[in-house]
Amino acid sequence: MANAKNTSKNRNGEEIPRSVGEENDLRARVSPVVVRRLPRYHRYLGELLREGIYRISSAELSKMMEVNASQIRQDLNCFGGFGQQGYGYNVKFLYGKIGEVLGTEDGFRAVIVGAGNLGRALAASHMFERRGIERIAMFDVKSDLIGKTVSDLPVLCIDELEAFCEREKPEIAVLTVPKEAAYDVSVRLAKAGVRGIWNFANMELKLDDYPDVYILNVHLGDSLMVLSYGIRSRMK
Amino acid sequence: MANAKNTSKNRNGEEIPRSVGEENDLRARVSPVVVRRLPRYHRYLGELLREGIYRISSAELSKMMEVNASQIRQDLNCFGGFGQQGYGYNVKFLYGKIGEVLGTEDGFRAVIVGAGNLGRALAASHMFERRGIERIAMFDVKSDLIGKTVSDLPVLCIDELEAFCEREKPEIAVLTVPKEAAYDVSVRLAKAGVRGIWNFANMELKLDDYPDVYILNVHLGDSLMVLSYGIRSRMK
DNA sequence: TAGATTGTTAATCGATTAACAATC
DNA sequence: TAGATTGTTAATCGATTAACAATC
Repeated sequence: MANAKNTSKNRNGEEIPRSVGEENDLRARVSPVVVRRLPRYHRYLGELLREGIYRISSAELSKMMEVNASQIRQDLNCFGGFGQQGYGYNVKFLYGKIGEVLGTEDGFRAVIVGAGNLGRALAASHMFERRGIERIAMFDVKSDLIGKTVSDLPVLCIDELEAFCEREKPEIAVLTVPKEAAYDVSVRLAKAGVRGIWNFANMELKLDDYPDVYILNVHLGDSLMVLSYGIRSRMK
Repeated sequence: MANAKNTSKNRNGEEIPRSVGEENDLRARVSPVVVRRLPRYHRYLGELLREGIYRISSAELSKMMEVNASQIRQDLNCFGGFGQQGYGYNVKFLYGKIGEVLGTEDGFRAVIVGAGNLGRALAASHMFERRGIERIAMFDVKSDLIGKTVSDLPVLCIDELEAFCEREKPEIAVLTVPKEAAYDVSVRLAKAGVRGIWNFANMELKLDDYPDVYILNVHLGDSLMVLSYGIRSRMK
């Protein structure tokens, strides 16, 4: 079904062989704007699946998502031909493929560092498991939390962070500690071998010494400001 | 200081008069990508201010923020000439101006609907007051929460939503209710005159009947997927 | 004044959309 | 086969960056 040619065309239309593993190769730089759109496709496809819809065209999806059909076809094609001419896309297959691209099949495991309200809110959500990520523990400094179980997760003392990571090798750390602690904790996590940090502390985290650690800073405050601007711009 | 000419140039370089109020006019469509960058400028300027730095050039800011200096000048110039040739930008003035553009001076007031972990986490943060937004109440359905005070906010019964909004006229609603309730609650909020909804429910909220209500959907799950992709793409 | 740095135009780059041949 | 719809190229549009004249 997936139209996997082992050639591609260069500027002049001449067929050139694909370099080994280029198909599905993440190094073949997909533009970040496309990456940020993929989760949305994934969500909509999951929704369709739940509704028992197994086939969809870019035109139909375009209508649903209010996105240009050309863009959908371009985006999906970054990773290989997932559709079929004259038919459209197989929802189940496409859902699976996008999930693969996004890493839902990689069995990543996550720790949540900081068991405050936000950490607990994230721990309680089904966000992780729904995306193939396993939450394995929380960490905090507060002795009254340590030893408790929160949303099925043990809350461990932050002192155990290194030993735990050594043993369990989580790929993902969710950082919901106070701003002041964020940098130190992130360095400890990077040293302990974590591959990605999802940072909710209200600061721009950046680890120059650990270029292999992918950091995603979430700035909820920035989002609130965009909302505020949006209201203002509609008001007058 | 602010270079406020009352003309601008058209394509052919002829001077044309600015339409009344065009300067600082939000209708003069600023591109969304610029809007999304403004809060970051605001944060960095606030930081500089706290460090006692009162003057900065686009080149210095560029270095700090890892953003092209040309882009900074272009972005800031969307709203009027905030700098001064040969000098740079006055940090305090610029901070204030960007804040104004983003609505920090508008005295917006917010209610938080849903007093679960996420609602409480947001309520507890200083995010709102720091941006000139006043939190005034929380709402929930759970009778054991109603009547309590959470982070200085009264938790009211959702049944009182309409009466409360009628009386207090909050501009902003933060939606942290379960997915299933999100749509109904949002319609109630829109009917009750709220101007913007910050939606954390894991669904794409859209109110076709209330085009004046600005909706900002936050998809934390999408962000997690981008992290996962980022890890994957660095791993091999 | 001379030096610095903005505001702004022009050039480049990248992303979106349109169009259509390939093909199921 | 005829019809439908993708994959893909080309055209358009918008965003970023470079360059420099205006000006403080």
